[in-house]
Amino acid sequence: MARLKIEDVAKECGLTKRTIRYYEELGILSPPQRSEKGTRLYTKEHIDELKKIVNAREVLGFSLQELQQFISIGNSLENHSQDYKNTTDRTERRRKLAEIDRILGEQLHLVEQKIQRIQEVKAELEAKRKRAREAIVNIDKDQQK
Amino acid sequence: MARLKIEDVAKECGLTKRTIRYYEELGILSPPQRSEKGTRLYTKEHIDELKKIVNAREVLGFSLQELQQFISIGNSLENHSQDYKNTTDRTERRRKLAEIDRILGEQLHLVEQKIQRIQEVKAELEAKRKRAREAIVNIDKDQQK
DNA sequence: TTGCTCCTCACGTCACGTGAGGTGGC
DNA sequence: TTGCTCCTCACGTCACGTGAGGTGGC
Repeated sequence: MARLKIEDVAKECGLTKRTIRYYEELGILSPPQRSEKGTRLYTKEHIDELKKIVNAREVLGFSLQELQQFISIGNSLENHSQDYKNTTDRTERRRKLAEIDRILGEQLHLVEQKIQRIQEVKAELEAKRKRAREAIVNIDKDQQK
Repeated sequence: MARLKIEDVAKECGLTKRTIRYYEELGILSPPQRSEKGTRLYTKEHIDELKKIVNAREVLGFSLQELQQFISIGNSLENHSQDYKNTTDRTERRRKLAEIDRILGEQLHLVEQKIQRIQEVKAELEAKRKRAREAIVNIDKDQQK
């Protein structure tokens, strides 16, 4: 398994090194292993994790606090086939899953609203471009006279 | 023309009063008229202006500095049929319009990328919900035995 | 050694949030 | 008067940016 340094991760994810350390400090990104001298050594999994974080933050506009919640929901789904399955009784598991389903529904609603709004912005930009291009055509026509 | 107070505008646009005053301070929102005692009196146009600002900020993720540029582009298009038409010569106007066209193209590209990414997030959320629902169904099946 | 990256403080900045303290109309 | 909103400072906060100052491998 290739051990990646913080600079590699920063480039891959389009973040600064400061931001990556900061996310670790806040507990949003899992802490990587360290070399003897303290250098952080990342894996591919860290990159995948970070890309999801960035996507959720930029696209959904979540604060970093909200992101922590968002991520822990994803994790509890991933882990549901492990010890979680044994330690929790059925009714408790069902209740938790129903809660997760509800939150996911909320988030999907939020995402759909975002898509709606971004389509509006796109339409406006296209209308502006159309006007700009028409204005250019008119100038060129005048020129020909 | 109805004169709106800052609280009305805040509710309509989903912003705080502080934010509205701050945008005015930065020159992003045109300053409204004032009553004798200094109270800000807004019009419907201010609300439209603010809604566009909020949409562009939240959807495009622009900084407030970038927003100022973004807005001035919109305005120079609106104004192109007024004194602008007389004071500037044809080649200069053509050059400006071509520049506006280029920037709009960039922004459209940015918006399309955003749409791409938000669709990815949506797909991931739907996949998670599917897994959560399957897990619930399985629990209910076990219960029946 | 020089050049490069790594680390941990720690102060600065941007976009507001949040009182403080005072005024004015119903 | 009481309750409400308005105003202007001005300090606080969140999410980093940006050096400072020191260490370590090629």
